[in-house]
Amino acid sequence: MTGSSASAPGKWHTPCSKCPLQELKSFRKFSPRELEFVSQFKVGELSVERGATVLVEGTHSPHIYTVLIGMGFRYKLLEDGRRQIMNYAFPGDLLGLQGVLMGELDHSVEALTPVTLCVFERSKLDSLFTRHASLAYDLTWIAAREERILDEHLLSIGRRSALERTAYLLSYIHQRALAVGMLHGARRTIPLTQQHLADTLGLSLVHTNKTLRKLSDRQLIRWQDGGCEVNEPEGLLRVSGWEGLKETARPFI
Amino acid sequence: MTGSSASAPGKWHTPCSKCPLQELKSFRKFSPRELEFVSQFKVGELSVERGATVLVEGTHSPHIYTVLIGMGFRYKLLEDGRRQIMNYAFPGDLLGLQGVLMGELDHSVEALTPVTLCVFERSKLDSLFTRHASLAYDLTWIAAREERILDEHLLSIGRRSALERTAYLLSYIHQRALAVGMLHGARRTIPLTQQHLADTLGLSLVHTNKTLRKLSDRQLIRWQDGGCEVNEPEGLLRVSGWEGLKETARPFI
DNA sequence: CGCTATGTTGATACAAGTCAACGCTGGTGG
DNA sequence: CCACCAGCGTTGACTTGTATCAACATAGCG
Repeated sequence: MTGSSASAPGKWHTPCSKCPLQELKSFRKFSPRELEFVSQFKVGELSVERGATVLVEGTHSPHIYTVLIGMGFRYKLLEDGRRQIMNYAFPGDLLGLQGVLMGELDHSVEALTPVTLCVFERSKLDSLFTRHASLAYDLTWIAAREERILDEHLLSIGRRSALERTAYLLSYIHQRALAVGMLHGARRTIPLTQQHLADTLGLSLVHTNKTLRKLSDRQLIRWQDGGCEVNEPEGLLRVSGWEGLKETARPFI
Repeated sequence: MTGSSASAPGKWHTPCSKCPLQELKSFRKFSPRELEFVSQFKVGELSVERGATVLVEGTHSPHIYTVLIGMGFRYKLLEDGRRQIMNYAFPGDLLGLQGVLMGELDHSVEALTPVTLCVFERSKLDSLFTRHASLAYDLTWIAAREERILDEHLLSIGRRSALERTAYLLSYIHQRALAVGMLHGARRTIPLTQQHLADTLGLSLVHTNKTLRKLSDRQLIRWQDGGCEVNEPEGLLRVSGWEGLKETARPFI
């Protein structure tokens, strides 16, 4: 019991009461009571470099994380090294819930930028469910949202052509990045490798490159500074045949 | 408030106190208090024919369902009719949670056999979260489990070859059917069309047929009575390169 | 300086899609 | 009763999308 959230000067920097995510209109606001709980639910921060592996498939973690700053991705490997990226994690996204609920983690997570995570204590999850029904509801909501996103990815990989699929994925990432204000200021490019896209799309690296070229030729995107910049979001969306994210203010923890 | 669960003679047949799923060792048992809540959470039963559409993408349903008897599948459509099947629903599986939490349903559900569903009232979900933390936990667990399954499907469609993929899918369905006792007695075949498999695997119908033939030639499966029978589960699993389901007793609602 | 990681492009091979035809079954209506 | 039709499975021939291989360009880095 380290007391109230406002005045913990210790090792980490962002008390929940000053959580920058609360300022974004993508997220709903905490009630004072929720804020109080979350403040003591958070037991630390974890900062890692670009390229660092944050969570490892097969391990048994005592923590759950929320992305505070930066961007990463979730993936699984086959024995011979083939990799499938399942989804990307942006600020406000929860990581490791599966591992905590079901024992063993079934995927790994890697950072695409320097990433800062809020660390939550597994052992306090009980009291979240027992005493904070609204947050328990949010947790379920968050899980259902991930499910919805995976449904759309599955549709994409299973039934869309390489061009549609690529346009979909870039639209998706772009919209998500926009929603959390990651494309303001100078940094307008999404820090991805073509290998990342290939491993998300279920395509080979070479074919991904050629597909991106088609999108570049149509002026829909540009590839620069080791990343992708979206020129015409609407055009890209049209190519993909996707409806786009339709989220209002969403909860997070 | 229609009183205790034991004596409602009305229109439906299975009081929760006699829920047949409770007998299966795949599922965990309810506590008396949980049972009491679930009994009044359940407001009816819905029975549909094979081929009936149970839930429709884009609609706004006031109910959640649990499969009591039978088998179905979840799918999405593209505008031009391409279909992607996301997952199959077996007894004990929850349907429609997404729609209830997030407003609009993003997929449809169709019955593969005659199906009976328990119908739960959306409006009572609040009191589940408020007063039955253990069930709220289960709900989150169930959502996380679906997520895990979708991760594996995504890996499969994205990175496994047609043969591996098909072997994986049949193994998956077979294991799930076994776990809920659907392959006892005479009915040893899974009631699927090759079109269903194709739409799950992201393959064309013809190519699915040819891939199934390879598996038949190796004596791993047999196609008969409009469905698939698995001859050698271990062999099939070996072809797929999948580890198999590792579930102990799981919760359901 | 020579690494390594990344992106690019062309040539070729192969997996999967498409088209077409046919067989079997069960149902339905004349 | 038979004729017809629709749904499902099967197979072969051909086409196309995507993978693989190989070579090269560039940039960052120790």
